Amino acid sequence: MIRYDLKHLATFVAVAEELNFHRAAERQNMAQPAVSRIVLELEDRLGVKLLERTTRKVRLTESGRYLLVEAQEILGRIHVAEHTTRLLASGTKAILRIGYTTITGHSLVPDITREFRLSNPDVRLELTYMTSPVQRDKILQDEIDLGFIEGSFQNSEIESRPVAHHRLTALLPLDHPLTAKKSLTIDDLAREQLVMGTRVEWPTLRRIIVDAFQSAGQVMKVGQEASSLTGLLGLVTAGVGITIFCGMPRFCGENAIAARPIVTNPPVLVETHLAWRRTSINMAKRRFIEVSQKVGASYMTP
Amino acid sequence: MIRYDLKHLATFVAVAEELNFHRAAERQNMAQPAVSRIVLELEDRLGVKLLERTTRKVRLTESGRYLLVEAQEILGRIHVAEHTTRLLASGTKAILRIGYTTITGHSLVPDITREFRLSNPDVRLELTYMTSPVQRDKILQDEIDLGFIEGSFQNSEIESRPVAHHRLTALLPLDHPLTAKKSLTIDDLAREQLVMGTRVEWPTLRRIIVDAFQSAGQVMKVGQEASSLTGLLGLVTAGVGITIFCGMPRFCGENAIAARPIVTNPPVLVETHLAWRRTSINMAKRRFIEVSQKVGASYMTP
DNA sequence: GGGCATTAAGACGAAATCGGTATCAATGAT
DNA sequence: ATCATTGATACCGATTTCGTCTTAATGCCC
Repeated sequence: MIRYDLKHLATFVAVAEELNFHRAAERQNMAQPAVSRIVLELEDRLGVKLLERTTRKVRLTESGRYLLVEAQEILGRIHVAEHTTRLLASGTKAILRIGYTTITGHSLVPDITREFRLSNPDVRLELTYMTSPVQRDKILQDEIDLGFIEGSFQNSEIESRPVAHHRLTALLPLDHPLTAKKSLTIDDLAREQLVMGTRVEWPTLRRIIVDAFQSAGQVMKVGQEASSLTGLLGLVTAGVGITIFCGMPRFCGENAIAARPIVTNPPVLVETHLAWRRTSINMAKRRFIEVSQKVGASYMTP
Repeated sequence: MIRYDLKHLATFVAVAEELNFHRAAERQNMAQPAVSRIVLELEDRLGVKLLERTTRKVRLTESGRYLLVEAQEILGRIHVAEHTTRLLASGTKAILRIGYTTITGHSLVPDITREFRLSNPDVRLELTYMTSPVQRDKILQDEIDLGFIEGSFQNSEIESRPVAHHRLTALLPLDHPLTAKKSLTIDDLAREQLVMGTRVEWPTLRRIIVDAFQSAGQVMKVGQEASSLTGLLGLVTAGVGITIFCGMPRFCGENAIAARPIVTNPPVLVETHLAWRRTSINMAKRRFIEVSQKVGASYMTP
C-alpha cells in the first residue's frame, strides 16, 4: 500500500529546494549517494520523473514542482499534528465532546459554553445534538465525554450531577383564550388540542408529560406532532394548538407566542443532569463540570 | 528530524479504526507483534500515549482520537498528491505558469485565457504579473512556462512568436480641448503636460514613447508619474494630464476618459510576443500557443 | 469459581534494508 | 585541453525490520 515514506518526501523537498544533491545531503545529514538513491527510489515508486538532472544542473519537472509544494504542505501538516498531539497529551489543549438535547440546547448549554470559553480558550468544544438515551450509550462507548441529559444516569462507570431543572410551561398562540390566565393546570390543557414533540426526539419529556396527565387523571389530546423545536413553535404560531415545553425558548420571541407556567401538585420538574465516565476524567472536564454547575445554579428555581 | 514514517501513521490508523491489533495486522498484511511494535514505537517517539489497551480492549486516548483524524487526512492527502503527480506526468492534467504585463493584461490575456479554458479544462493556468525584462529572466530560469512580453526575445534557448500589436493611444480627460480632434500627433502631445507610467513598471512602453518623441524632434513633458494603470487612469480622470497607452483599457469606461489614436510616420507599433523555452515544450504549452495566436490575430490590425 | 479463549506484548533469529566510502562518468569553467 | 564539480553506481558492514514462538493478562462461559 505505502510504497515510500516520509524520508523520501523530506529528502525530495530538500533536493528540490536546494536544486543540488550535495547541499541537500548536508541539510539532511546524509551522504550524497544516499540522497541520490532516495530520490531515484521515489521516482521509481511513483513512476514519475521529478527532477531533470545533468551532471551540472538540477531542474524540477512540472510534476516535481507540483509535488514539491504538496510535500512541503504535507510535512508541515504532520509537524503541526505532532505538536498538537503533544499539547493535547500535556493538557495544554483539550477537546471535549459534549452531547446536548433540545431542552438544554436553547439556553442552558449556550450559557455554559459561553462562560466556559471565556476562561478556557484552549479547550475546543464539540457539541453534538442527541437525545438523552443516545447520550447514555455514547458516554458508555466513550464517543462523547460529557452529556447533558434529561433525568439521572445510575451506573457504576458513570457519574452524573444535576445542573438545572425546568418546570413545565405551556406555549400558546397570543390570541388563545387561555392566555388570559397567569398559570395553567393540567385540567385546562386536557380540554385543548395539543401540539407535541415526537416520542423519538423527546423521549424523556414526553414520558414526564404523559405521567403528569395520568397523575391528574387526564389524557392528553395530541392533534399534531413535530420533530424539531422550530417545527413545534411554527405550529403554535400558526394557531394549530398549544405545546408543552420547559421554560421559554429564548429565540422564539414573545411577539408570537405566550408562555404560561403549568401548576401541578406535587410540582413536576424536568431535571437536567450532566453525566460522564468516572474514568478518564481530566482537568478540562473537571473545569467544564464546575462551570456547568455554577451557571446551572441560576436555573435551579427552588 | 523525522522520527517516524508513514508506516507508523498508517498502522496506527488501522489499529485506531479497528480497535483491535489482530484485525489491524491483517489489514496491513503484517503479523500482530509487528503492529504492536510499530504503535509502541510511534507512542515512544511522540512521547504520547495514543491508545489505552488492556489485554481485552483497546480505546483511543484524547490525543489518539485527534491524531487519528489528522493521520487519516494526511494519508488521504498524500494519496491525492501521488495521483495528481502521475496525472501531471502523463499529460492528463497540466499547470502552465504564465507571465503578463499591464498592456497585455487588460484585454489580450483575458481573451486568450477565456478561450483556452473552454477547450482545456484540465490545464490550470497560473497567471503572474511582471514586466517584460523580469519575464525574460524568469523564462530563462524556468520559473514561468510562457511569457507575454513587449518586444521580441532572441536567444538560442528561447522561442518567441508575435501574437498581437497595439498602436499608441492618447487617453485624455473628456473635457480636454484635444478631444475635438479625431487623431493626435506627437507635436500635439509635446505641447501638453503628460501623465506617464514609471520606467520601472513600463520599461518597454516608456522606451518606445521616448523614441517616438525623439523621431519627431520633440521632448515630452512629464508632469506626473504613476506605477499602476489604475493610478494613471485616476490622474487622467482628475484632469491632471494626458497619458499615452496602447489601445483602450476595457474597464475604464468611455464615460470619463476619451481615447484618440496617435498618428506617426512611420507608424509606431508596440509588439507583444509570446515567449517560452525551446526545451520542455509539452502538449498543454503547444495548445496554449496555438490559442494565443488565434485570439491574438484579431489584435493584429494591418 | 475455574478453565478457556482471546488479547497485546516480549524474545530471538533470519532477512532485508539502509547508509557510508570509494569510485565513476559527464560537463562546464578556465 | 585540463580540472573541478556534479550526480550516479558498486560494494560492504551495521542496523533495522519482521515473522515465529511464547508469555502474561483478562473477560467470558459453564
